[in-house]
Amino acid sequence: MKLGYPCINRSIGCTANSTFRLKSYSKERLLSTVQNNLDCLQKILEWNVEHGFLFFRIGSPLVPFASHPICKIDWVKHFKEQLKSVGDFIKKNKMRISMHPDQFVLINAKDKRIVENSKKELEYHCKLLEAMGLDSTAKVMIHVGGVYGDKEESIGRFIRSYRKLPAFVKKRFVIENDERCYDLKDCLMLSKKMNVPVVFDKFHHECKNNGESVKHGLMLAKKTWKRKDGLIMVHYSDQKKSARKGSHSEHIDLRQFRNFIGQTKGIDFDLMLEIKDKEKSALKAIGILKKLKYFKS
DNA sequence: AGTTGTCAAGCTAGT
DNA sequence: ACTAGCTTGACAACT
Repeated sequence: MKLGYPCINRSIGCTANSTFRLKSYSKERLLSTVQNNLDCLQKILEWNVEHGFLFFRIGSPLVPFASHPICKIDWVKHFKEQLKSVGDFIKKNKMRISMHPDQFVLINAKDKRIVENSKKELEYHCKLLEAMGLDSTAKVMIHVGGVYGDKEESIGRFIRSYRKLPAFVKKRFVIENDERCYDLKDCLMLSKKMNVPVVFDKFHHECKNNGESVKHGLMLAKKTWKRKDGLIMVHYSDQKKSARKGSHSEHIDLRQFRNFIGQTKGIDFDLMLEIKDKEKSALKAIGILKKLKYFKS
């Protein structure tokens, strides 16, 4: 198991998600922002290695406006050396990387422009991982998308749209069960038709399922990951107390975390802790896993 | 220096 | 009808 947290580390004093307003776009602004983001990403990765976190999600704004028509710069070429150097650090330390484009990426949208923008955004994410020299175990995950009042039709659009994606996107493309529209069962069905792996989100599964236990759900999803895809990625969070259903908890609940680890004993997976306080909870979780001999102390 | 409204992009369910 | 929630955080214009 590799353990990680998404996008942000608040103990370092820099962010790899720095961006700016579209209005203030300039070539110089873009280059200096990306430079800053890459420098900080390297620092976060170093901190992660020191603290035993070998799984990390890189935030989408690493290259702001990368998929927007305003961006004419060949950033892959411009940051070639540095991207490769970050990638080499990741490989040297046997780290696992994922990315998760945001809610605007909907390849099953009815509006063709939304699909086209989504495709561009997916291409940006994959180009970035490619430029770092990472293999097909570095994944880019999205939810299936909207229902638009007709789930069958929307699923059909999803499959047709996926088939048109370029190969370098397909090789990293992964779907994740969400808490409202497309649950594990839907994702497994799509996985069978499209031959894509399924991220198992434990919290979303608790919100919406078809009676499968967490352990059984995880094992079903695990089968969708082939050798080239690497170990299954699992997302972990809990329900925030006295908040509406689906909102992620602020801090990790150690009793529930121990319970989850107990339930899934004997199954190997890479675990992403989607807790709002990020590395703070991740440190608590790794403490528990060290005691249980999942990791060396 | 600290506070507050706003930001490229969309959808769903809860209130 | 409205808006929180989703990886919401971080920028930028205002006190």
